[in-house]
Amino acid sequence: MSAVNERRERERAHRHQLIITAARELAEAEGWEAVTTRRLAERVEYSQPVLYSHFTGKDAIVSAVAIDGFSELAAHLRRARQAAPEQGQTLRAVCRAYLNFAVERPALYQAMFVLHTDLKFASAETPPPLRAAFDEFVSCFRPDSQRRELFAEVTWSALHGMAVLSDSGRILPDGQEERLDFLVTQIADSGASRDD
Amino acid sequence: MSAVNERRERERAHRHQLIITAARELAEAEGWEAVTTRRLAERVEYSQPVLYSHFTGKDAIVSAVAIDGFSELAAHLRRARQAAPEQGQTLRAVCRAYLNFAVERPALYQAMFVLHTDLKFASAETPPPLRAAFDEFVSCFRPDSQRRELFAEVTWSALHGMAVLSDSGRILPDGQEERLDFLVTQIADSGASRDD
DNA sequence: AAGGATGTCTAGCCCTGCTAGGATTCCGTC
DNA sequence: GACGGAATCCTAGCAGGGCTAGACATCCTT
Repeated sequence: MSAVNERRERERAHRHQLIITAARELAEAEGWEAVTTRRLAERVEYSQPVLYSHFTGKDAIVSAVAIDGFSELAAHLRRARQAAPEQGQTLRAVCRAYLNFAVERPALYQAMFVLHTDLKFASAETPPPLRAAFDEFVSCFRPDSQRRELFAEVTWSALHGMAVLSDSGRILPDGQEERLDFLVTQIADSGASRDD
Repeated sequence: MSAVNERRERERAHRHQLIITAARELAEAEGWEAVTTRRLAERVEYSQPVLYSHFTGKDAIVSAVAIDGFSELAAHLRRARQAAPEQGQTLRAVCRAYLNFAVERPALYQAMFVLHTDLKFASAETPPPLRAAFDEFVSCFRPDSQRRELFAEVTWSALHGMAVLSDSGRILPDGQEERLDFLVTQIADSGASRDD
């Protein structure tokens, strides 16, 4: 491959990421319903069909944003877990970090967990960042427990329910801290690694 | 008001309900993305603008379907609660009934909890059926506990998370029974009225 | 029977995601 | 340096979405 082609490849990859970040910024600024292919094309200063030379469709763009989000979420949770104040508080710290993430980046969270994407989750084709984020929950529980994954799934489900019901106004956002406290207390009773 | 007007009023109310059930049936048969105003109008054998003489827009139609769903859910949960096999198993019975409802009527469930509607939830304008469904969860906990509502919110959130993550393929549907079992066990530890 | 109000439909607006085909630009070769 | 070919990009347009204005018809009232 010639040097010219390599440059083109670089530019193409750069534009690829440009589209993703533009979609994300637009969504975070005005919500996903404002993210249309026309507005997105205008934003990256190309015509519409260019988008389709990078992605198979709009869903694929949302999926790309979501994957970026999974990486950030995994890092966010890991940071919270490692900075947990005392032993036995890691589960609470990770859960709180999760809810914070959902509140502070609602559009990103929607791309990851609400909007329709063509991502494979619990399978072999699961994107690594997605698995990494989930594993942060898993590692909050005793390593010797064979039901760690189950615990993590339920914890994650509860947090997701709280996040999405709160975001859509179906429960009041005020009580989140209390709900979090109750959830963690109940879950931790049998399962959390409070003694590692 | 003349008898003629009364007849018209009746016919109008009948057509109103006809639209709602048509929307619901279409959604349950082919999913909400197949429910367009054109197809809906064709289904009720009227032209499009007729829909807008009954509802302010498509969102309002979805909301109407959702309200019907809340009534059914409330009745469904009540039935499960009253038919609970033994004392102390009511919470488990109600939770299982909730998940069953979500699995068996996925389109209805989406209208109630996922799609955008203009319904007010935790407020004074909350539709009574909605409040009734929520109260079924509340009444699973000790009447003397002042945190019953909190318990109910967290339980509901967890179930909703499980339902929606499972429906969208983000967790495997197989483990639902195990997750339910774990959730109920943890929640019941402090809060469920196992001795009433 | 004429007038008026009510109800309904046809036609169309502007939006969406997406694509075909022509025009342009740029690279490698002679 | 000029040309042929290929890669790239844009203009224009399609089908279908939610929604609405205005014409048409229908029916009750006077």
